[in-house]
Amino acid sequence: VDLLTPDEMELWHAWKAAADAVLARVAADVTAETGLSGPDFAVLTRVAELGEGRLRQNRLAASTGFHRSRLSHHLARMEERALITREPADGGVDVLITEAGRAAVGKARPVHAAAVRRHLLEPLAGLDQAALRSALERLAPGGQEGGA
Amino acid sequence: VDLLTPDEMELWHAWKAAADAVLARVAADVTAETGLSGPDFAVLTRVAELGEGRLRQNRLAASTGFHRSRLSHHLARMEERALITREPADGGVDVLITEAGRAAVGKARPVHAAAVRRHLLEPLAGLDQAALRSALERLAPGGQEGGA
DNA sequence: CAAGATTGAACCCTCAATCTTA
DNA sequence: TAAGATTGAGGGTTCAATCTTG
Repeated sequence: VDLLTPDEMELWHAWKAAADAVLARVAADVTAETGLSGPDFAVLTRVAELGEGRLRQNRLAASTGFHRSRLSHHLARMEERALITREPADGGVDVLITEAGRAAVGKARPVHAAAVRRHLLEPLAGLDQAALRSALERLAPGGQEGGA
Repeated sequence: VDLLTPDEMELWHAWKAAADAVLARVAADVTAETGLSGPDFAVLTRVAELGEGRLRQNRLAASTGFHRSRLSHHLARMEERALITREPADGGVDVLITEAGRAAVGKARPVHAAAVRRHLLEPLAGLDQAALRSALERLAPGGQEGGA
């Protein structure tokens, strides 16, 4: 046939439900405690860690996996909220984290860690970690992406 | 500590990359061949299968896991494109699939099946299926959700 | 010219407030 | 009244077209 068997269908549904739920719960915990969205957190951690507070927009795009236009829109909204500022630089633009941005990401980090543990790591604690890692690697080769 | 260890961090990133990639690739394949978005496909399959072409909006919301307002907005867009129509019924609203809707979902089903096989099932083929299923169940208990 | 960045329009989702009607 | 549905506003994402500048 060219349709999914009931078993295949169930696995697909289970995967989709799990993927949606984990991502949504982690993001919701962080947002509830800090007001930062997933993308906000991804951007701020990169600027704080990779760049010590100042990071070329270009490098930020590569590290987050965001496309240029998405990042541009998002940084505009974050600048509105005074989480970052932008500054023209040689052959590009530098993104600078503000005091408010530092405070927010500092508060968010432990909340994010706890959320990842509760919603992902603990439920998977019983599994063979090596097998799990290699399975995930097969689904998304590479691995320089997301971070919300 | 209250932060993630490097190992935990890597597992989180691997999970997030895999979840994002699989969902995006399946949706992209269906969209490219049929013009249907993930939510479009979820709605049309439910109306066609659960309701034989007519389904109470209420039941549709429960089956897809969409909140009322999301479903209402989405059905409005789908009605614009003549994929469905809506009709007031006793204590609710019935959603009817149109000929165009039937044609689209008929074309989409095999494309969707092939995409799920290529992007999810084949990469996971080597794993212990029972362990996988129970792990996913632990991440998202329940299981009456999504379907894009 | 070409890489980096921005913009505007269109679509999608969420929240809170509102409308409708059994 | 309460359940079902709609609406409007606002954040988020994508695409294509446009700036900008080394």
